[in-house]
Amino acid sequence: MDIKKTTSKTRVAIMEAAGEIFAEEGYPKATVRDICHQAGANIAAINYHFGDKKGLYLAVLKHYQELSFQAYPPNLGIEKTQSPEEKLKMFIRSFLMRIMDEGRPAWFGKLLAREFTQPTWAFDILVKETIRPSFQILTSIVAALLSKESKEREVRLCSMSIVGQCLYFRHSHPVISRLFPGEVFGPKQIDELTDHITGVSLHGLLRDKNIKPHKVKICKK
Amino acid sequence: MDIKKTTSKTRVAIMEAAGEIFAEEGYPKATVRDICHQAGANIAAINYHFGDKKGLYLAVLKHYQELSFQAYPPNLGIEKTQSPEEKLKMFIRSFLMRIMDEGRPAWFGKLLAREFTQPTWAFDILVKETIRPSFQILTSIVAALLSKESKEREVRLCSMSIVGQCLYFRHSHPVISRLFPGEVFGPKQIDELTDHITGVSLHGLLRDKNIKPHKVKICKK
Amino acid sequence: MDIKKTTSKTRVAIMEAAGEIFAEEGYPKATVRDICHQAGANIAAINYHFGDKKGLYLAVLKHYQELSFQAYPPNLGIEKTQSPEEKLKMFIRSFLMRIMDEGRPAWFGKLLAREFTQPTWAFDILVKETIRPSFQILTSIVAALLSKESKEREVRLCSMSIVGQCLYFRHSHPVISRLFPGEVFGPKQIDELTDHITGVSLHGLLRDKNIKPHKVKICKK
Amino acid sequence: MDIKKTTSKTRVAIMEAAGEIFAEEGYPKATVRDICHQAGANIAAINYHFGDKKGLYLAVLKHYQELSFQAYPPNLGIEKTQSPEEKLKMFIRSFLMRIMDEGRPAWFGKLLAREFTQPTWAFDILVKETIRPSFQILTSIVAALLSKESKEREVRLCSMSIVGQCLYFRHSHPVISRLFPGEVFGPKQIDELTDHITGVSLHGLLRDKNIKPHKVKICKK
DNA sequence: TATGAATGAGCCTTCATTCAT
DNA sequence: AATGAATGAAGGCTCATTCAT
Repeated sequence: MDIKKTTSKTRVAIMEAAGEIFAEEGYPKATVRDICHQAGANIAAINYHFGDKKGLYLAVLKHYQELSFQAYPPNLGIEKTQSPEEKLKMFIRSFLMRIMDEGRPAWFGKLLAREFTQPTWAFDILVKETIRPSFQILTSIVAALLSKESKEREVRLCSMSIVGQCLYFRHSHPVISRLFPGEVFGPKQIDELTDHITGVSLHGLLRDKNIKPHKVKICKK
Repeated sequence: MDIKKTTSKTRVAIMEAAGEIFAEEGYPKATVRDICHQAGANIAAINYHFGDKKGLYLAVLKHYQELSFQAYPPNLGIEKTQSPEEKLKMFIRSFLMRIMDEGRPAWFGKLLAREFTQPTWAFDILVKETIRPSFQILTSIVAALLSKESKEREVRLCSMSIVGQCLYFRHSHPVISRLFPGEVFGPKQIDELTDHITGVSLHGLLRDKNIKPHKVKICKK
Repeated sequence: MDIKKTTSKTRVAIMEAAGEIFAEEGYPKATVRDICHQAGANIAAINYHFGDKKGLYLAVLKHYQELSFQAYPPNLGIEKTQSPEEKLKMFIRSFLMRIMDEGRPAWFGKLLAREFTQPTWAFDILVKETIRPSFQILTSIVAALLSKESKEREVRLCSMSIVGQCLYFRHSHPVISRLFPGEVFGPKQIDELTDHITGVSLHGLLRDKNIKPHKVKICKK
Repeated sequence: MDIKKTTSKTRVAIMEAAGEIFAEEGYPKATVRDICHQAGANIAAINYHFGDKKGLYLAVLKHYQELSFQAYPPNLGIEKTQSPEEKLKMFIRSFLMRIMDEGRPAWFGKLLAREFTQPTWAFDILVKETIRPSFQILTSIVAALLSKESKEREVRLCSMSIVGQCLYFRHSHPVISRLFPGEVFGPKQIDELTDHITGVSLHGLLRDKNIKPHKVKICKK
C-alpha cells in the first residue's frame, strides 16, 4: 500500500493531534479514534495517509525529530575553541530544552523521554538515529574533562549521572508537581537547572582529581 | 458485594502473580487474564477477592509496600551519630537496592519507579505514604550537608540531582541495555553505583563551599 | 489463552450456526457477527470458547469431520470379499452422500467441497486427514479394476475422472439449478447418480481392455 | 454520472489488471486498490470509467468473453460432416483449453470456472450468454451419440459426467497440487487429458448399448 | 480526463467485568 | 469459596465509494 507524503490539511492536522496525544498518552494508550477526532478527520484517513497506527507514529517521530534537532541541535553553539566545561554546559542546556520545552515542537522531547522508560518497537530506530549519537557527544565531552588515564567505565558512569539528572525533571514530572505544587519549568527554570546540573556535574566528576574546573558563565541573572 | 480479606490460597497466588506482572508490564498493559492464568486461578476470582483490577492493584501495592520497607528501610542503619556523608550513602544504597533488586519482594520497587513516570490513579496514595516521607529524609540529609544559609531551593535541586541519578538506572534500563549490551546490575554493580553516585553528589553539592566532605568508606573492599 | 472444550449451550449453538454459515458463505465471507447473532450469543463468546475465528472454523471442521465419517464412512460396507466393481460403487455412493446430503451433519461435505476450490489455511489439515486417505482408497480400488500392467498415471487419471463426476454435482449446483430449474438431489437422485457414475466409470475405465465389468446391482428401482 | 466507454490508456490498463486479479482472487477477494495499483491508476478511476466495482467486473466479463470465444470457439473446427465422436473430442479439447490455459486471454476461462462454484450477481448473465449455449452444444453431441430412444435425462447426466471430468482439473487444482506435487497442466497434459476424458466418456456413455464408438485420432502422435 | 483526499460502514479481536451456580 | 460462562464496550484495521478540483 502506498503511503502518501503530501501535506494535505488533514494529514497535517492528524500529525499535530497525534504528536500531542502520543506524547501525552504514550503509543499503546493513544487511540487512533481520539487522534482522528481531535484532528477533525475520519478514522480511515490514517490508513490513507500513514498506512496504520505504526506508520503514523513513525511519521510523527521522524518529522518532529528533524524539527527538534533544528531547534535544539545537540552541539548547539559548540565550537572547537571552547573549553570542555563550556561544551558540557551547552550540551546540558540543549538537552534540557529539548526534553522540557512545552512549546510546539516539544512533542518529540516528550515522546523521546517516554520511549526511554516504555520502549516500543520504534525504540531501536530512535537509539540508532538519535540517542546513541547524542550520547556519544556527551561521552567525548566527559572524556575530555576527566584525566586521560580514566577508564572507559568511569566516563560511562559520569555521563549517565549527567543524563540522569536531566531526565529526572522530565520523567518525574508527576512527582515534582505533587511534592512541590506550583513548580513550573519555564525558560527561566531551565536556565537555573542548566547551571545547577552543570555545577554539580563538573565538581562531581573531578572529585578526586586535583583539577579545578574552569569557570563557566552562568546562564542568566 | 464486599471484598474478602482472608488469606486463601487463591488470593495469595493471585497477589504473587499480580505483583510480578504489574511490575513487569505496568498497570495498564497487565491483563487480569494473564495474572489469573499465571496464578492458576479463575478470572472471576479477582472480582471475588479484590472487587476489580483496581482493587487488586491497590492490594498489591499496600502489601508489598510493607514488605519492601521491612527489607530496605529508607533509613536503614542510619544512626544519629553518623555523619551526614554516611547517612547520604546509606540512603542512596538503600534506594538503589529497593528499585534495582531483581529478587522476590522487589516488585514494589519496580512498581514504584514505574509510577514515577506513568502515574496511575494510585499515585497520590504512593506520594503520600511512601514518596514524600522518603524524599523528606533525603532532604534533611542534604540540608545537613549544605551550609546553613543555603536556600530551600538549593536543597531541593540537590536532592533531585541525587534521586535523578539513582532512578536513571531503573528508568533507562532499555537504553542502557542497547547502548551497552551485556551491562547488568547485580549486587556488585549496585555497590559500584552507590560509590559513584555518592561521590559525585557529595563533591557536586559542596562545589562552591570551602567544605571538604568527610571521607566515606567505599562499598567494595 | 485457554480454549474451553465444554459443551455449553452457547458453544453448541455457535457451532451449529457457524457450520451452517461457513458452509453457506465460506470462511472469508462469513462474519463472526452473523454467526453469533444467529446463535443468540455475544460476539465475545467466540473468543471465550474458540479463541478466534480460526479456532472456531477448526473446531467446526474437526467436529463435523467426525460426524460425517461416522455417518458415511468412506469404506462403508466394503468387505474384502467384494468385487472391485462393488467396492467402487460403494465408494461413489458414500462419497456422493457425504458431499450432497442436505441433512444436519451435511455442513462438513459442503465445507470440504468449498475447500477444494477455495482453500483456506485449514486446507492442508483437510488434505492430510481426510482427502488423501479417501483418495487412496479410491486409487486402490481403481488399480484393482485395471489390468496389472496399467501405469500409475492411468490409475490416477481414472480416479480423477470418478471424483470429478461426483464433485460436479456439488460444485456446480448453481449452474444446474439454473440450467434445469426444479432439479433436486434427494436420496433418490443420489441413488440414480450412483448408478450413473458407476456405470460410466466402469465401462470408461475398461475401455481398451477386453475385460467386461462384473454386473453390479443397481441401487433402487 | 454516466459511464464512459472510451478506450483510454488507463481504462485498458485497469481492465488488464482487473482481469488478472479477478481471475486469480475471485470477485469478492479482489480489491479495487490492488487492481488500480497494478494498473498504475488512481482508485477513483474505477468510478470514473466503470461506475463501481460491479461495473468493472461486468466490463471485464463482457470483454474477455468475446476474446475467449474468438480464441476457443466452443464448436472449434466442428464440421457437419464429422462423426459425433470427433465432435465430442473437439468440444472437450476446446473446453479444457478455455478453462486451463494459463496464457493471456485465459482470464475469462478462470473467471467462468470460478463463477461455477462461487456465483456472483453476474452469474445469471453468464448462464444466459455463455454457459447455456455451450452446454446445449454438448447436449446435442451426446444425444447424437446415444441411441435415439435414450431419454433426455440420460443425455443430461452423461453431459454432466463429461463436464464434471473437465472442470475437476480446474476446480480442484489446489487438491491436485498437494496430492501430486509437481503435476502441471501445460499444453501437453491438456492433450493427454483430452484423450483420456474422451475415451472414458465415449465408452462410458455407450456402456449398455451394443454400439462400439468409432475410432478417434488421439492427440499426441 | 483524471486524481488526491476523504468518508462511513463493517470486520476481527481484546478487555475488564458480571452473572448464575 | 470458587468457577464456568457470558457480556458490552472499545480498539485497530480494511474496504468500496465519493467529493472537489
